Amino acid sequence: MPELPEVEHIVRYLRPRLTGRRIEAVSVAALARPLVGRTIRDVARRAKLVLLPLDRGGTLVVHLKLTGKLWVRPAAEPPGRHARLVLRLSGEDALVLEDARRLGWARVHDDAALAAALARLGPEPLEPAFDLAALRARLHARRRSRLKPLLLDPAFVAGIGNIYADEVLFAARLHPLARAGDLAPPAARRLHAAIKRVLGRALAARTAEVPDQERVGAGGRGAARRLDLAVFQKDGQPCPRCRAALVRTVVQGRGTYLCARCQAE
DNA sequence: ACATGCACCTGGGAGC
DNA sequence: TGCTCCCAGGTGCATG
Repeated sequence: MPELPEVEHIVRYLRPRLTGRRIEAVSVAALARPLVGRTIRDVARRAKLVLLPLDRGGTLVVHLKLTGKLWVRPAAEPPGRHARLVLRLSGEDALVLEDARRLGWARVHDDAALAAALARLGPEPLEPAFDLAALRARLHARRRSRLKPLLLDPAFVAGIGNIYADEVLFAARLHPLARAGDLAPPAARRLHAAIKRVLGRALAARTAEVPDQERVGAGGRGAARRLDLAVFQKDGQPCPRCRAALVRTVVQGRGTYLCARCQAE
């Protein structure tokens, strides 16, 4: 499920529910020792990572990968079929990590390990520091790369995944296989504006949702039914811009959706 | 540098 | 209903 807008939404949902809570018990033995008795100081996000800094140092880091979900549920409620980690909290609640595909993870990092992990990540695309000049500098450094693999590279820019990479490229009218170094200034400007606009609008759309609604749309071809997407998993449907049929192709092994007319190579 | 393929895992939907 | 096949919103690594 989650790319930057979804993870940010989860973080905003969790923050008031977890801040100041003490961890009373942990379902996974390896995490019990560093977590039990600690208090969650805050809930933050970097790239697609959920960060729960703890009192007395250290941070619980969660990556939801493809299918992970984080919920605060009543501690008395039996955990769902895919629950992988349950933190029982002060106040009769539990933080539950569900992950059908088991690719997600939760680890406790000390401050040095956390800093090292975060240092490998590219810039936050919605931060003001990620301006046109910053993008152009990064495009130049990776000028032989194709655009979609670049957008998917966590070291190039943080938080963009397969859905929003396609949505960004459609909005910018750029072909997924175009070379970064071949972008004329107007194309680079379109790419920059599209990153900001697509992610910003997606975040606003998530914010308007009740968190439980995410359960309904998660998994499978669920994304295809999402009304806020222009091209992703909409092959065969008319392009919202020119009405030509959208097509599916494969780039870097990932399903890739585009309008071959609007996004000419 | 960059592309490609695979690895990690499991499940859901489509088609028969 | 039940099978098989295909696909899956992430990332790191190994190889050419």
